[in-house]
Amino acid sequence: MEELTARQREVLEVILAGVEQEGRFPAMREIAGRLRLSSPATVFQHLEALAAKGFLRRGGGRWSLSPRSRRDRGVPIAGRVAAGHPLTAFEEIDGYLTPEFIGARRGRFSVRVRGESMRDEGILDGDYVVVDPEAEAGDGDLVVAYLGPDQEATVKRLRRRRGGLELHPANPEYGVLRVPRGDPHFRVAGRVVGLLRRM
Amino acid sequence: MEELTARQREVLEVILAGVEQEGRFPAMREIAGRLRLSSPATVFQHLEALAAKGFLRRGGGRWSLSPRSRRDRGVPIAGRVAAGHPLTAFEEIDGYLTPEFIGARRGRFSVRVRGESMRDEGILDGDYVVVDPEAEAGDGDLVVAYLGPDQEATVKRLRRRRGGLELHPANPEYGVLRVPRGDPHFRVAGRVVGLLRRM
DNA sequence: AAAGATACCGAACATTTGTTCGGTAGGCAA
DNA sequence: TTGCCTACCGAACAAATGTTCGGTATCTTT
Repeated sequence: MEELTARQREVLEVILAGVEQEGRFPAMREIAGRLRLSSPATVFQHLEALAAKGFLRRGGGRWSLSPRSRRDRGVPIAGRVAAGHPLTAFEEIDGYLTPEFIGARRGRFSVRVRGESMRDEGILDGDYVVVDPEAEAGDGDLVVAYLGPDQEATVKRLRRRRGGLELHPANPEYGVLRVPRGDPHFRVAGRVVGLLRRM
Repeated sequence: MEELTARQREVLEVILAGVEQEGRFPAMREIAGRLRLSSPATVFQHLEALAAKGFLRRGGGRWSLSPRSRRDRGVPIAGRVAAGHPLTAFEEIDGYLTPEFIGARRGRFSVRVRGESMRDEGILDGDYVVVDPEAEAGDGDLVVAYLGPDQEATVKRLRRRRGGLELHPANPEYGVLRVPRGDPHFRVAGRVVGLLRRM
């Protein structure tokens, strides 16, 4: 399909930023302001061009994004970074950091890790772990479990033992938690399938 | 924070559907139509309630989503997970894990970590780190650097020292790398702003 | 040199928008 | 019973919106 001009891409960029950050389609005079244009008519022409090329849709005096202008590619993952500037060629890209790559699926959720009990497995205080509640949690799996009457969430490694379960930390300063079979306050939320950290 | 009534949630649902599928904030009469309401004034009241509870924002006669109501196909972050099934209501969600959450933006990229040299800071072999090439890398910052004639990428902590720079690992089994001032093969790719691990 | 895009302007206009007002009705707690 | 909250209505209005029109300037292509 047809390509966009540099200016048209700028206009689309402003629109996408508005939708992604504010959750609304910017008004023409708003777009004009951002691009230092003084007439909404100029923006109107750009929108018409973008619609003609399939990036926007028009319906009853209102504009909306078409599926093709939605960007879900995320950030490129550098495969082999050779000399010079990285990421100038497609061959050097292994993929993209997308929500799917992070582990976004229906039914999953995430919990913020508290404490240093899993430090030796590289899970630190403040990290976010992605939990799959539908994944079968077997012996040796990393899980999020709810403990005690307060249903406090904790991340530990699960061990199946005679008479019940054990939750193993990865830090010698913490002890193993033993859960007797049939403990009404114990519940495994799911298996940990990913981890995110902001720095 | 305050809870939503059943009807208010329905209104928010219609708005979110509009933003996600069409990329625009639905007009009040549009929302009214979807919910079989005959007056925009009714919708207006709902929007005011949603704004008062922090789910929407109002600015100069226009409505937009607030960060807390955004769900852009990421992983929901469980705020307080009580007994029963988690994450059935908006109130229990603190936000969403997205690529942006760990710093993924335009101009940034990510690199897969090789080796165990940063193990004691919770960065393991196979992790992905997000790199900001434009961020100033100062003393003590975690950086990705390219070393030697092969321009091998490495993650280390940067230290400015007399006569040059040092790259410090976080693992006693590895040694400090000293980079003389003016080394033609040395280049800092950027500062590490986030981390992702798949398990 | 002419033709055709692209990019922009300012003014004007009809429509749509958000917003206000007064009023009805049901549920629930004091 | 009296309040208070939520939910809804229809009419009306000022403001913001999309849109049209005529016109200029700068490119590149024919």
